[in-house]
Amino acid sequence: MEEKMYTYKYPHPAVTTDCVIFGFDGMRLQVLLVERGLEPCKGKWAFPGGFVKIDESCEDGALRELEEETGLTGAYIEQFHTFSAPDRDPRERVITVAYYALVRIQDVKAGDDAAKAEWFALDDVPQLAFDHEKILSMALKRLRERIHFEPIGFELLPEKFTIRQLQNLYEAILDVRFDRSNFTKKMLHFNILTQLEETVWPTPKREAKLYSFNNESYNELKQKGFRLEF
Amino acid sequence: MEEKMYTYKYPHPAVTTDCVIFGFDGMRLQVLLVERGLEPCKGKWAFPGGFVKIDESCEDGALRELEEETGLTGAYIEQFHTFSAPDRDPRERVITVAYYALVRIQDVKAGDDAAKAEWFALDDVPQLAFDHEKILSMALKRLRERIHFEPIGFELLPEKFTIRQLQNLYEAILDVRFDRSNFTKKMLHFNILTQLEETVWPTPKREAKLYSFNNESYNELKQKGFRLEF
DNA sequence: TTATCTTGTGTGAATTTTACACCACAAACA
DNA sequence: TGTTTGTGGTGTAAAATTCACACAAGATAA
Repeated sequence: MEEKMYTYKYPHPAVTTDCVIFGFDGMRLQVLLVERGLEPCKGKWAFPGGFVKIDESCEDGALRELEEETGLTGAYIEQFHTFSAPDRDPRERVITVAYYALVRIQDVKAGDDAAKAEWFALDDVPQLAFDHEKILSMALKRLRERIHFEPIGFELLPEKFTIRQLQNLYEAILDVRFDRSNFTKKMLHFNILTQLEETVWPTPKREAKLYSFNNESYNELKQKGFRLEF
Repeated sequence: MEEKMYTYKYPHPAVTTDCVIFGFDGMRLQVLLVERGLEPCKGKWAFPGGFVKIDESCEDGALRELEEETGLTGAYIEQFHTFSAPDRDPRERVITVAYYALVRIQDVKAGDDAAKAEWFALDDVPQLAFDHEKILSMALKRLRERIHFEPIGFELLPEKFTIRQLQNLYEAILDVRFDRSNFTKKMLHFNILTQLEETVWPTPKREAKLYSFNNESYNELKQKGFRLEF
């Protein structure tokens, strides 16, 4: 490591990004955590993250961290809050710009990274490092708000999915229960799903129709000033 | 100015806050801008803002800037986005955490600050400095989203207001038109307004009932898992 | 076969939204 | 003084949507 130093007239905080990576296993919403190998908070779990390079935007930094951790490029991420309590990191003043990512669990390559990474269902999240509990709860809050206006849920499902899976996802995110029939009608009414062929997916009691998200139809609707309102 | 310098092993960006201050004049949504007296972007208008001190949170910094500019303490502010393009400030790498504030125009003391400050209606906003156009459009987007879930509009109105003023405000923020009768019914149905006595307010054609926002009722409703859905 | 679980579809009642209509009142005007 | 005009308050009926079920069919397991 070179010994070059950077000097400023006024104190500057360090800036990091942290990325709450959401996945969906078919029934429950999950987050990807890494176990900290160094002090402080050694042994506790935390969201992947790291310092923002001086010539990259925070978004690029978050995407870089996401790729390092999951192998995914160009995933869906969204900035949701910046955490800046002066004492949130004991080492030095660190401000973190937090993003959440929506990924398909099955696309994430197993943790061949040095750091031990693991998926946790929301109910089973262990104690987290720093202020990451606060980060998680804010991420959830924002995800729940956002899903009312944009069809972000599809980022979490495989290309082809059944209406039931979609309903499970909405129920998991919003922590509510919908009537099966009414959910189907409402969803199909938006006309943003393309019906495909059929197959027996997760619990093969009876064949279920498969659908895919129709981005073109959605953009048309959005053009006309449309609101999802789920 | 002392000659003390601060050194770090890695380059650190500077961190500022910018505050989009919204007000409402009874008909149109306004923003408070200050004219830049120094290069870069000298002569252009910008949102009030400044560097975050090393021992204060960004929110505290934004509140401090807000008070310096308007004299208001403890106003309603909300963080909405952090802007971090590497070249957004030509001087050095500056990351800005942006807030919007909702204030009552009539409570803002005239610009006795050194900087020239002025209210602009949204349609009349001049060319802005740096990436502040982007900041404004993001602020608006977020304000419009937020107003569907929380009764933030009341922060912009005087203590006592008529239903019509409230409707004007919603129409100004969302840029839509509501039916007068239906708007009234819907609003009263939420039971978060307290009816007061009467008076002739802005255009005294006929006496209009005055209302105030009832925070207690609102908190009760929120407790029961209620959604505003406007 | 029968019981059970699941998907797909239908239906009617309850509720909400929407688009108007009507009247009252006060100021402006001829 | 009588008429017009703009605003506030209330009512109402049709349309649309939500909500709570019902029921049939396919598939599996005992």
